[in-house]
Order: sequence, then C-alpha cells, then structure tokens
Amino acid sequence: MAELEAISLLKHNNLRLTDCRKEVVEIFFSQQHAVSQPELEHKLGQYDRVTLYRTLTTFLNKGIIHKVLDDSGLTKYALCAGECNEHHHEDEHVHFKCIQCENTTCIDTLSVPVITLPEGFTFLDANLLVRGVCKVCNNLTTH
Amino acid sequence: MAELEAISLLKHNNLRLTDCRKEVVEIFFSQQHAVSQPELEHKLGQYDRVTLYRTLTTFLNKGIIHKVLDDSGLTKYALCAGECNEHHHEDEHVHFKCIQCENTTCIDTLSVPVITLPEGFTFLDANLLVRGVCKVCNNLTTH
DNA sequence: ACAAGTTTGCAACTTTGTTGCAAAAGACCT
DNA sequence: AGGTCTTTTGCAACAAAGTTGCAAACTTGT
Repeated sequence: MAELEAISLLKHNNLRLTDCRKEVVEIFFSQQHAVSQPELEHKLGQYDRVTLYRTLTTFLNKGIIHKVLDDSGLTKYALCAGECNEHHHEDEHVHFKCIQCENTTCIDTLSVPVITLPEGFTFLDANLLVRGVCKVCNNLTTH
Repeated sequence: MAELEAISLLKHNNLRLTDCRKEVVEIFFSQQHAVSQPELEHKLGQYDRVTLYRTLTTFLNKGIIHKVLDDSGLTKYALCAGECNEHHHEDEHVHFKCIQCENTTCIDTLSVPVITLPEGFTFLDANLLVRGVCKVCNNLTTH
C-alpha cells in the first residue's frame, strides 16, 4: 500500500506525518513524470497553495525531491534516487521532455557525460534536458 | 558601430526598424550572458514590459534568439549562432550558470554529446546546463 | 506626404511564488 | 486519555512574471 511507504519515507526524514505530506509523497510515488506546484494544486484541491509550496521546499531541503529543469518556465520536482540527504544532492540524471504531452521524465538508463570546462571555471553539477516525443505519444500517433 | 549591425540583422529578418528592437538587439550583441525580460526592462526603462515581451517573442519566432535553460525559474534568452531561422532552430550548445554572479553564458568550445534514447523515443534537441563558478568570479575570490 | 499595415503603450487581468500571523494539528510525556 | 510544547496549516495580503484587447503612434512603400 502506497500510504505505508509514504509514512516510512517521512519518518526516515524526521518529518511529522500530516495528510498533506502523505498525499504529496504518494503523488510522487505514483507518477513517472516531474510535478509542478500548480499540478499538485490541481490534483489535491483541498490544500492551500502556500502549504504545497512549503511542503515542496521542506522535501527539497531534506533531499527527498530535486528540481527538474524545464523549458516551460515552471519549476518542476521529482523524487531523488536515494543517495540524497539534507547535506548533499546527487541528481545528475538525464531528463526527457515530451513536446506533445509536455511531461518531463527521468531517463535512468542514461547518465550525464563528463564535462571538461575551460580554464578558470569550477564545476558544480550538470543538467541535461532532452526534448522529443515520448514512447506513449509515439504509440498513440502510429496506431 | 553596433547600431548598424542591429539594423542589418533586423532587415535580414524582414522586421520593421523600431527603437525598441534595435536597442534589444544591441543588448544581445553587447552581452556575453543570457538575458531575461526583467533584465531588459531594467536596462531599457523607457519601454513597456509588454513591448519587451512581444519583441522577445518576435525574435524567438524568427530564429534570432533562443530560450536558455536556467534554474532560477526565469525565462532567459540568447542570440542564435546563425544556422537558425523561422523554420528551424539549432542551438545545442552547452550553457554555464555561475552560482555567484548568476550569469548564464554559452560555452562555444563544448558541444552537447550525442544522446541515444531508449526504444520508442524520438529525439528533437538537447540542452546541457552546467553549474559552477565562472572565470570572473573565480579570479575575484583568489585575489 | 499619404495610405495600409505593423508596433507600441496603457489598462486590466492571470498565474506563480512569498511572507506574517493566528488557529489547528502532531508528537511526546505522564 | 489529557496536557503541553512545537510544528504545520490556512488565510490575507503582497510581489513578480507573463498575457490579452484596443486605440494611438509609428514604419514602410508609393
């Protein structure tokens, strides 16, 4: 049951168990693609916008979720792989944005290539966003 | 002189020569880093926000500028390399965002590596955003 | 200098995101 | 289960980013 997993994740991160947090975690568990605050607001109409923003900020600080770059201007979030915590994030996966359904997903089978920056630059992290048409949308148009 | 280049670029794209368009093009010419609408508004206080948004949209459609990914939530733009037009964009350069001065620049010496997507996905384009500290900020802190 | 079409500025609005504060709810102890 | 302490929530108000409709001003070609 998804709720038990959600509770377990919250407890592991020393977070109080509230309905809002549980439901937000369950949405991250159940969805393959990155989520924005407006999308959460739409799915969980019962919670205030402010509460959802604060929930996302809390999860971000705990290393439960990470920001996903997107060309829409919206800030989107996705679950971290597991190596992240309060002090360190490690989310260098490749993200794929479908130009038809507009969903952004993590592609776990690919990793961001090693980048050698020019002299004088210091590397912190890298984000790769690939755009195209996803599996689901490709199937829909060819059938 | 920068104004002549700006006029030439606008004429090549069949755009009317207006003060606003000329000044926006000149800013793109004179700056190394990507520009957001609020930044334009701040530098060119004389034009209405709406006009600047519409100017950016026009340039985007003509292939004069392209969107640059950024982790700030702001939409930023930079000049296209030259192979772009109304029908086709080709801007697969690597962008570098400095976490100190917050400027985003194109790194021309690097190119986005070739990506092989999983079965069923169609590739359109790719954007790589590297974060770190830029040359200028590194020099400032070591002196 | 004129006519035709384009661009601009203004007003009004929508959406996204933030902050302060009092009320409600969670966690812990007995 | 009840009491207490702390965290979280919802509300109101605000700030910033971005959009739309329309009349006035400007560009361009003749």
